[in-house]
Formats: sequence, C-alpha cells, structure tokens
Amino acid sequence: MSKRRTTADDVARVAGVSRSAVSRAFTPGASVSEDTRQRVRQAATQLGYAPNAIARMLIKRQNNLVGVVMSDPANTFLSHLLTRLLDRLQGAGYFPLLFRVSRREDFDTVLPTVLQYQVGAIFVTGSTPNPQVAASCLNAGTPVCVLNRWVTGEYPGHVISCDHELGGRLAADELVRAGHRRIALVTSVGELSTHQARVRGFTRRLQELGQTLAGFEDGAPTHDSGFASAMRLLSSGARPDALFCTSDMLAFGALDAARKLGLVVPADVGVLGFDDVEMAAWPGYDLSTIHQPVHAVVESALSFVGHSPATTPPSKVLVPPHFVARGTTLQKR
Amino acid sequence: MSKRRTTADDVARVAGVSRSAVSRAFTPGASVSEDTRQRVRQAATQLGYAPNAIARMLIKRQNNLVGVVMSDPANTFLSHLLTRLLDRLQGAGYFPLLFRVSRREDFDTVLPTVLQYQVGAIFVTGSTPNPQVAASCLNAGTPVCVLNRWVTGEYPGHVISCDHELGGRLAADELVRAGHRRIALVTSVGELSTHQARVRGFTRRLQELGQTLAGFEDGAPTHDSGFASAMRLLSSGARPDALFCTSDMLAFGALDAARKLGLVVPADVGVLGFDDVEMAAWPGYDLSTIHQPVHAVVESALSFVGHSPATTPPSKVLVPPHFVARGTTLQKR
DNA sequence: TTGAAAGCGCTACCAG
DNA sequence: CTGGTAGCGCTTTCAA
Repeated sequence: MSKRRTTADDVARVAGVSRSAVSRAFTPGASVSEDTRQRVRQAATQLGYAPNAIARMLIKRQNNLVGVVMSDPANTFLSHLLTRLLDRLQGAGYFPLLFRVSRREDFDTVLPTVLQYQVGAIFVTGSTPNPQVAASCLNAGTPVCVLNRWVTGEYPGHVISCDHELGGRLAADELVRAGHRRIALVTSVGELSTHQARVRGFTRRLQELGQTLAGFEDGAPTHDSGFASAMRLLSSGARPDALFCTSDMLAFGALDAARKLGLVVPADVGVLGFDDVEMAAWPGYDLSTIHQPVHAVVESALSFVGHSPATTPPSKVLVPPHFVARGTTLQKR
Repeated sequence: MSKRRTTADDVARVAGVSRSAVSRAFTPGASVSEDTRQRVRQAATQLGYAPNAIARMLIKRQNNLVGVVMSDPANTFLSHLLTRLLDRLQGAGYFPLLFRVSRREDFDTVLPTVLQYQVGAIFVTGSTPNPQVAASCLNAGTPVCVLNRWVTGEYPGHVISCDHELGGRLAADELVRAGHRRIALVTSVGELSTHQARVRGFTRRLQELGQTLAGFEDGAPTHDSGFASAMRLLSSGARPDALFCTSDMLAFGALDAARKLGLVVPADVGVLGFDDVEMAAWPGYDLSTIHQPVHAVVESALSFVGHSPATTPPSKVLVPPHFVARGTTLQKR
C-alpha cells in the first residue's frame, strides 16, 4: 500500500480547477482570482498537499541549494564558521546541502557529486580542492568558494580567507612589543596549511624585529599536542618567556601545561593563541589571541552565491585579523 | 550567453547512441556492452557531462536526501552529535540538507519546507516539533525523529534520546557514594527541557538517599552563567561541598569559579558535569561527568531513515548514559 | 483569469 | 544489448 504522494492534479480535481490553477495558487505573484486561490488552498490543506520542490527545481532549471563541504564540524572554530554561514545562507533563502569529508582526496570525489545536485554554489572549508576539479565546477556554471584558507599557485575558483600570514606578523609584533624576548612556537604546520602561513608571517616578522626563535614544536592541531609541546618547551633548560600557539586549541593545551608546571602566566611565560574561539574569553583561560574575522569572511562568501562564474570572475579576498588583548600576554605600556 | 548545461541527449548525439544508452552507462548494474559504455563515458567527459540528480530524483520518486534541523551547531555537544550523524548518514549514502533554526516556533515553519524536498527522513535536534506538524510529516510518509530530548505527552513521531533522568539519578548516586554531603545544583532548567529531566532524576534520587539539596541556581546554559551561579553558591555562608552542573559548559564555569575563589577541587568542593564533551578530558578541567551515548543515539536514529512510518511505527528509544570518573569528584573507596 | 499543451532531464518499460 | 516511447510533478507559454 504505497500511498502515492498527492500531486497538483489531485488538488485540481478536488478543487474543480485545472492543474495550472493549482500551480498559480502556490506562486506568489501569479494572476489568479482570489476565489480560485481560496478553493485551491482549501483543497490542498484538505488533501495534505505541498508542492514538490524537486519537480519545481527541475523545471525552473535552477534551485536554491548550495553545497557546503567541510572536514570537521566538531572543530570549534569551524563550527562557528559553519553556524554563521548557515544562518546567512538561510537568511538569503538558500538551502545548505552539507558534506563532511575527512581525507584530502575525498574532497575531489565529493565535489562532482555535489555538482549533480545543481547547487547554486559550493563552499569548501578544511581543505582545498584540486584545481582541475574546481575548474570543472566553474565550467558547469557553479561558483566554488574556498573559505578560510589561502591557495597557493594556479587555482581557478573563489578564495576568501583570513590573512593568516598577517596574523602571524601581528603575533610577533604584539609579543615583542609587550616585552617578551625568548619566544617559542607551538604549531601544527605538518597537518594544516593555514598554520604554515601563520608560522611564515610570524617568523619573518620576528626576524625583522631582530629576534630569533627560542624554540619550535610541531604536532597535531589538538589540545593534547599543545600540552605536550609546551611541556617539552617549558621544562627545557633555556625556558622561553612566551609561546605563540598557532591555534587556540594548542594555546589551551599550553596554558594547562604552564599551570601544571607551576608557572605564572604571563609573568613567567606569556601565551598567545590564534582564532579567538568562544572559550578564549573564559576566565579559566582568558587567552590573548589573534581574532579571525569570521563574519567578514562569510559576508564576502555570500556575495558569490547565485552569480555565475561566467559573469563574476573568481576572486581572491584576504580579510585582516586583529589582536585581542587578554590576560595571557604581558601588557605593553 | 547562458550556457545550457549539457544533457544526456547531447552526450548521446556525440557518442552516436540513444539517450537510454547514456542512462545505462551511468547506472551501475545496467545491461550495456562494455564498448558503448566506454564510448558514452568518453563523450561525457569530453562534454563535461554529469547526470542531473534533480531529474533522477523526480523520476525515481525517492531520493537520498535527509533533513537535519538543529538549533545551534556551535553548541559543543550538538556539534559532536552532528558530526557523528553526518558521518553515518553519508556512509549510508544519504545527503543531509541542513537547517538551522533559532526560535522554537521556527521549527514548525521549517518542517513543511523540508518536506517539500521529499526527504527520506527528518532529524530534529534542539527542540521538539509541534505534534500536529510532526503528524503531517508522518502522514506524507516521512519519518520524523527527535534526537536527544525526551517528549512528554502525546507525540506521534520517533524519539530517541539519552535517558536524561537516569543520568540525573546517576549523578546523585555517584556524588553521595563519593562522600559528598552538601550538594548544590547548577542548571539551566528555565531554558532547556533536557536539563529539567536531569534535575528531576537528580533531586528524586537525592531524596531517596536521604539527602537534601544544599543550593540551587538556574541560568543560561553557558559557561558565564555556570561561573556566576557557582560564585554565588560557593561564597555563601554554608558552602556546598559539591556541585552537580547539568551540562559540562556549566561545570567548566563552576570550576573556573572555584579556582578563582581559591578552593581546592575536589577536596573543598566536588564538581560533576553532564555530556562528556571533548574538553572534559583536558587536564585543565579533568571533569568527572555523565557521558551521553552519542554513538548509540545516532545508530538508533539511522535505522529509521528510509523506512516509511506506515511500515515502521514511531518508536521511543531511551539510551542509558554512564558515569565517567575523573578528577573533580572525590574517589569513592 | 483560465485551461490545454509542451516540455524540464531523466529512467523504465517496451519491442526489436 | 539496444532504441523508441511514455511519463515523474511541476511551470509556463499560448489561446481562449
């Protein structure tokens, strides 16, 4: 007994009108008499009818679906980005089709699939698609937009990101300006390309300021790894007087390590993070950090959806981050 | 110059075969000669053709879309649930259409919209839909599944949740068994119905154990609120010797408050959370908590997708949580 | 304002 | 194995 979903024809029959009339009754600015509209709406509710969005999509040859591809929604920072993106997308009348992929290669597999759903745009976070794959999307008329990571080399799609390298430079500036002189780095460059840019900006600026790195630890982008890295750094002979951690998660780990070693923050050791997730403002951490401009990134991204790559040529946008002073770095005078 | 997307007909023409052949070449177990399949695939890549999923959905009268409606993806606990759900859904070949709603009423508005996309199931987290709205979905043949919150009264859909009340009872058991005798409650019952169940179980069990509540604070479900509540409780004349916080977020706030007041945890005051989010295991908090069985909830939820409510009658499933002993509660002997 | 008819791009069923 | 044909449920001309 597979109950066939009620269609516009069913409603038309009950309301005693044509199928076209039903369609019009559900189309905002269509020319229908108020009388027929009422009759149709009534028959519709009676039968439990609702227009089939799939059929509508097919005939309109366009839909309000957008693809969102991301690596890890549980990642605190990404989840904030996602929330913001979802809110704004829905506010603009779009429906996000969400894909989670874990491995790098899966991004390239998933994009063509997303494309088949005739989405109006594809947003990618957590990795960068293969240029060829991106090109094929663009070719099909679908803008592809990489969020929050910079793409080096030839890449045909939209890229809109926080200026991670500038963030790294800011970090060096602030730490040195606050009086820290033996600065070490806790990072995850091996796993995350965004961290590479942060490290690059940081080390370059440090050099410009006449400082040398007092230590370096690379690991996973996790609290545990930050903890372990900081433990090594802070219990070594020549203890650093500040740690630049290339993400807040790493910084939280470092802070917990400093605490465990009985060090006073920031007097004994300053800690600077990157991202400015919600937790950074918690009194338990009160983390000084480099704030990523999530809102600006999302706003900028939104401007691409619905615009064919043919008319709106792919652009690369870099949004500047800024320093947020809290209690884990010395206060500059 | 609106470049019409290439269709199966275009490919058929180039490959010198019929449209049916093209369709077959893209259908896994169809009967096509290897020769034609090759020719078609080649013509397809040449033209940049990919089957239109929308059209396919329409004709197949079923699709692999599922609706996921949630309140706050940035909520640490929900984001874990979401990640898990997404992973398993994709693993099973489904495509999640994600909706974020903030206000209670919006849930009822959004469900009919989701329904229009002919989704195979709808998962709701963060609120409970109006029974009538749920019924209309069920009526349309789409299972609706409320995740992680219990529904009181008449409700026609699936409900699969952690047994929050049992979790509350466990909390009382563990705290008392560990030797805490002046136990206060930090919660957010005013805003979250899940917390209500936790509180109910907790207070009832406490009573059964012959204990009385040593304090009670209600507020927002945030770190800030937990901090403020604990501050009030712990600086009052008759200081509690343990705090049951109905979520980990509240507990983190309470822990920060205890630390700020110079209290030793758990000697001076024990703290017990609820959820067991990742952060609870961080050494900085090392929070004892009640673990929510996210995996079990998701597995159970998955079994409903694709099964018509007509054949699989709506069920209510309650999954038991368990206690996780860490460093913020006294160790029972 | 209304209804009839022609598809949207595809799959499924039929003969061949 | 293959090509024609008939729709999926809807919107949209086009006449009336």
